[in-house]
Amino acid sequence: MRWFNRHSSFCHYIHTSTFSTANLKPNHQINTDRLTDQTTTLQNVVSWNRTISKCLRNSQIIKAQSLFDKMPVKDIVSYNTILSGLNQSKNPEKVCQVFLEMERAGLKPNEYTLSIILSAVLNTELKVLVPQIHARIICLALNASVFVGSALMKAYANAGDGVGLSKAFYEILNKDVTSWNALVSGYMELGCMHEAQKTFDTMPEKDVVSWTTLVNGYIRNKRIKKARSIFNKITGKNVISWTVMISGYVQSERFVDALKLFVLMVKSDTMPNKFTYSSVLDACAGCCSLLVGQQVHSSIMKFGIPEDVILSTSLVDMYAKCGDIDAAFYVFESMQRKNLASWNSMIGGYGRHGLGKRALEEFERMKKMGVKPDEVTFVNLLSACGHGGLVEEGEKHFDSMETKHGIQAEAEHYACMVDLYGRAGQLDKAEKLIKEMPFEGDVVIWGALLGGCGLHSNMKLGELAAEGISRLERHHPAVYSMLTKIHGENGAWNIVVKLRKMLNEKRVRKQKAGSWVESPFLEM
DNA sequence: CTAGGGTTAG
Repeated sequence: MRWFNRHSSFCHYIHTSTFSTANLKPNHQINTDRLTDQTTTLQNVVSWNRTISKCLRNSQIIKAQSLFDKMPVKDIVSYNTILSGLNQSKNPEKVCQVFLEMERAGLKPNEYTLSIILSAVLNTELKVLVPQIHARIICLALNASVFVGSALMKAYANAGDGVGLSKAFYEILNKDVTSWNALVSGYMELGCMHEAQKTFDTMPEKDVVSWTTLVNGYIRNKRIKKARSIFNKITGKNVISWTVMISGYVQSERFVDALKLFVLMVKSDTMPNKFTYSSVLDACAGCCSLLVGQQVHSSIMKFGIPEDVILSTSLVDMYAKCGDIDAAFYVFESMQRKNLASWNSMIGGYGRHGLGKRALEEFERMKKMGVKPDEVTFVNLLSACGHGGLVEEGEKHFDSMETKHGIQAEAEHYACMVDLYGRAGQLDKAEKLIKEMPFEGDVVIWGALLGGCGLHSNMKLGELAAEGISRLERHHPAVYSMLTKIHGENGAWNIVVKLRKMLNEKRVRKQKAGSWVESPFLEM
């Protein structure tokens, strides 16, 4: 019976489509038309897509988006292209929104789509969705893909899920060196150095990225010496390997080591890039080496490194921290594009130089340009007021933080205000502020109070501040030297002798201080 | 025409 039916319908099919001379001509005609129609639409979509991705390459995201909205027909590549653009301009909410629009339009996501989605949820609250995205990936049978797999691994590592990380790895069908590197990197991000090292040792093949990943992992886990010893073993070091190690030294505040390594890098004929230069300038700023900073600046100009916001901000910061505020301002003014960090750096620089009024002027100019201040801006601004003796201005801006700008005052801001009152000799106001704080005082806040007491030889509050610090951190060097100073000035010599004795017994060392005069000199 | 691993600033 079944055979018969099938046969009969087959006959019917043959009869109507193939053997009916009457229907052949018009059918054929219509099919060709539809085919031509589809071909032109397809070509159209591809050319639209090409135009949109060209816009994105020139970072014209607005233009790309309006083109995307105008498209008569969108395919999966159109969506992937715009999703990738939105992802690059750090707009994860919009990525998810467009992704849902795509789903509603009935288009099925592919490997590209999911790689982008996974990259978008990194470092956002949306990363809790990673296991759900993983489930979706499995339903679409994309979990065996090397691309989706490594994107998934990175997402799991970012979400702090080690089990998810290894699961995603083992689901990849043909693991390549990139997949293995993602595993090493993921374990390192989770702080599992042993697992990472074991993975590295058992990898079927290693490239320079594998080595750099390992070095970077040890740096992230504060094992700088271990990182250096592995770095030394890399045979084909490239710019990134060098930069990772240099920036590692900067992160652990070993600025001179960073500069020495930079010299070795230049000697090894590896061309630094903007990442390298940023790190090196940070090292110069860290050890107040204006001379090396100037040399690095010249080198950036000489090699024609393209204009970059982060690089220029590093320059501004380097000059400001090395004492050349005019050069800092010159670089700052020459910047084509400035962002919040650039403004913060300039305002901080003026503050450090005691130019409170200039800091306030820049703050006003920044707001006029439409740049919204953040918590860092206020730390710099309040400390500028403190260093410039602008008590009333400081108070005004401290109060405006929450009311005008919706920024909650944190410990650092309170520390700035305590410092401001302390310097101005208004220690009663400083004490009052500490008592009114919505949280417990930290070392910085008590330290600021202690500094003010030292400046104005206030024994009673100074003891209170010293107690505050000692509760949190025993034998802090600043406490001893400051108390010694205060009591000395008040003529309480018996206490001074006692403190000096304690200082020696506990082997408390005075803190190191930097100077613009004795900055390190490096032969290039 | 679109996607995966290692690098920068306040």
